[in-house]
Amino acid sequence: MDEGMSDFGLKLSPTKGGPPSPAPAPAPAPAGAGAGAGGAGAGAKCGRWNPTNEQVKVLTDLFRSGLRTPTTDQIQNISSQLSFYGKIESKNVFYWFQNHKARERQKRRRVYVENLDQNDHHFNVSKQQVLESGRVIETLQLFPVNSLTFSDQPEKVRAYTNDECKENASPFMYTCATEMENHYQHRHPSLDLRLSFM
Amino acid sequence: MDEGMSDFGLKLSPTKGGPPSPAPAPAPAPAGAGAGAGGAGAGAKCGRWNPTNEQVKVLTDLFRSGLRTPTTDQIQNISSQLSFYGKIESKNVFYWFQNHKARERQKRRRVYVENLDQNDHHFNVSKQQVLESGRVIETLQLFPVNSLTFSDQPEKVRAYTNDECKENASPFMYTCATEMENHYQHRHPSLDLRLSFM
DNA sequence: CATGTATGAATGAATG
DNA sequence: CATTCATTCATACATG
Repeated sequence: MDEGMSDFGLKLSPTKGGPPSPAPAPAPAPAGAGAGAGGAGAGAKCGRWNPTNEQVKVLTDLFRSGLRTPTTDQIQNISSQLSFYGKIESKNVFYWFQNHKARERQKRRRVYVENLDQNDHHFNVSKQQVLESGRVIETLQLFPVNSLTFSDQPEKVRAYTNDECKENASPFMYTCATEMENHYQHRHPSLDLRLSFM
Repeated sequence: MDEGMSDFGLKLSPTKGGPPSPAPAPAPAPAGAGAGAGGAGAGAKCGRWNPTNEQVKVLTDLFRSGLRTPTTDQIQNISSQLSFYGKIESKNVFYWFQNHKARERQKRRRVYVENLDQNDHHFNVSKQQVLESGRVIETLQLFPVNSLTFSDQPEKVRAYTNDECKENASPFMYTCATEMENHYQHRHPSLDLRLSFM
């Protein structure tokens, strides 16, 4: 199903395989919201929320004021108010805060690591560990030098056999079901939901 | 996080030290060519389950069929079957349903309110009440209902019983609210943040 | 017109 | 079940 909150037909094909042709249908006219919205040149294209300057300002102010993760009702409120400046949905507000917070944190982390990098050139191992901050995982990145199927795959059927993925080293050794096969002998690519529903 | 997942090896803070199970450790090349061919979506990197289209389809179908909270057995079954299309673990299935359900719900809520917004312009009071659904607080937020002038209007305030402020219970909102009443000299298309803050 | 950057959107994975 | 974090995908926009 069109999971997520995409109201528009922005169907994203997770794997650019085959002829997906997203064909983003000329989305339902979004009720010309863009009209004169942001004074600052804002090509109001539809398909993805394009915040007005005023909207951004307000959001930023709120953020600066300390609001980081608004509750649902706060989101509603903000959204309502911001709708005054142009088209906006609550999910936009939601995402905005989500992203803003995350990126700020990310940036901070980056800077931190970079500092470390300057000082700890030689110990670039600990960098990762620091990144994990407490989890202290062993990075161990033996990369397979990926010289193989880097080109492309006719299909996307992900069968990455050789990763350094920990366990489960047997992707295909095991065809499908166990007991279900008794009842139905389906062909491979179609597994039966009715049973798994059980 | 209770009985349901015990079978998947989903430990809750196992030992605070070594995640025995999935052990994320994506640890992508620190700087390397992250971009790379990734563009086509579906980075083949592992560390996090990246469902196949087929897998998603099946899961979605199951969901549509009414399955919302599969039991452990069901999860096992589904996982087994889906493993045909690619690497997958039970916990992935578990999480998938968890997320899918939650997000659909969230979306629903938002859309609902959004619709209310459209229809109940005139009664912008009841919107909040609906949002609270059960707590029925009096919001009383007289707002310009996107029609007239942008000039500042009598800032009306509401009496919002913010009884469930979590971490957001920062002193900001307080100060903001008070402060603004004193000097409301927003010359701009001012919408009141302090209000929307709550 | 290609490449890089900022950011909206989505979703897997947790945690309480 | 809700809420949050992290990571990634996709797109708008700027630059050369």
